[in-house]
Order: sequence, then C-alpha cells, then structure tokens
Amino acid sequence: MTQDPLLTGLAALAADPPDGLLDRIAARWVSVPGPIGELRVAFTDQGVAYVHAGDGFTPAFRKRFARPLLPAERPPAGLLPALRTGRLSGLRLDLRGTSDFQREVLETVRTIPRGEVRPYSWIAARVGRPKAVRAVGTALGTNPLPLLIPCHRVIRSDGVVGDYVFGSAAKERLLLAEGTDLDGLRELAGERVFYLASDTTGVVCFPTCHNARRITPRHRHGFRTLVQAGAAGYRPCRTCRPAQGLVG
DNA sequence: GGGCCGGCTTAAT
DNA sequence: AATTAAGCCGGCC
Repeated sequence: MTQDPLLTGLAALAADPPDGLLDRIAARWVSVPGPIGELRVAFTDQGVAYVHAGDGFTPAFRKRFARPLLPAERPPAGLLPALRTGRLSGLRLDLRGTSDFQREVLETVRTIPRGEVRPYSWIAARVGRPKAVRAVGTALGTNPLPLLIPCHRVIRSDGVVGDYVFGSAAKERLLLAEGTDLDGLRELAGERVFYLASDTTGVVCFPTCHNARRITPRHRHGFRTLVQAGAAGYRPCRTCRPAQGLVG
C-alpha cells in the first residue's frame, strides 16, 4: 500500500471538511411567527436571505437561489425581535443575488420609519432614477426580505396603498398595526392633498412624516404638489425629504 | 376620474 | 447574445 502524499491529503479533505464549509454553501431555514402569520425564513452565514409566507417555500427558494437548503435548529439571533418590533438591531441581511438597482431601492426603503409611508416615485428619485418609478415596483415585487425590509411602507402617489407580495390587504393591516394614519391619508388624498406644510416653520412634509404630524391644525396647509408648496414659500423638510429631483 | 401610454429594469425566450 | 414582454407605477387625456 502506497503513501502518496497527494492521496492522503485528499483523503484528509474528504474525511474532514473544514468547519463551516457547509454553512457557506447551504442555506438554513426556520419557521417562525410573523405579523401576518407563520413565515419561513432562510438564512446563510452572511445573514437572512429570504422571507416567505404561505405555500411553496422550498420550490420558491430553490428556483431563486439554487442552493441547498437544510432545516436549522433555531432562528438566527435577532430575527424574532426584528419581526416583532421592526427594528433590525444588528440582524445581518444577505442581499447577494440582488442587482445594484434593487439593492439601492431596498436600502432606501429601509430608511422609511415605522408609522410612515413614501411614494414609489420618491424611492425612484432617491436612487437617482426619477423616471424608473415602475421599475421600483418591480424591484419591490421581488423583495427577498419583505417585513424585514419594509416595502409595505411604499405606497402609490395618489394615496392608494398599492400592491404587495403578500397582497394589498396584508399591506394595509401591517401599516395600521404600525400606527400609520391611513384614514387621515385617504381623507387628504380625497382633497388632492399630498403634502402638509407648517406656516410656523415654513417647511413642507409628506403627511406621515413625524414633523407633519406635529403641525397644529391652525398652522397646517395642504398642497397637491411640491411646486405649489414651493411657490407658497415652503421649503422641503430635511427629515422626510419630499423634494428629491427638485429644489433641495 | 378611469384609462392609456410612457419609461425603466429584469426575467424569460 | 439579442429581443420581448411583464411588472407592488405616474401622469396626462
């Protein structure tokens, strides 16, 4: 029997796969409770990669990620609190497999505070493609991490909540649960008001911006467009940044 | 005010 | 590899 160093080396490799190698190529999954029912969540050594509700989790994951999938003992640290509170606090997200455009869109969406909403057109402007409004919708339609990346906080500029991976009814429920004033928003939309301004601060906001919510009714002025608000002497809020392509 | 195009990214062919 | 059609939208008739 020979002692070819190459063969013994190979045998060692076969017998002793380096620790963590499996984790690098395979994804793990868990089933966890979420705000709209049971969720399947897949994660890698890089972070959470996929959130799925309803049937067809495994085929959907395989089609999308083409990677082995194994059950995990426990959810990654921070996942449950993130789903409960909406705060990721250190939870790693694995966004490999998304395009540059989609990643920019998703990163922008992450900045929308709980209880607030922004239009699709605002996202488009923020990522530097003001005309790619519909493409933003497409990008959100394939958001691999719904709930964790709050694409339910992106609504249509006419005030309608719009579509959602888990259905617009779920979108509405999520927003209400977060304390978003959808009724107020609809009422304003009915009057063609999409921006609120304060004549004490001289600032215009999106209606759900926390600054807008503090405006005393007597000092509040509604506008249909930013241009009109600008003409009336208001400058865009630095917190909710309604301006984008226009005056900064 | 409900449709109809326009514009943009991506998945599929 | 090039082309096409579809998709969580907007804004103008």
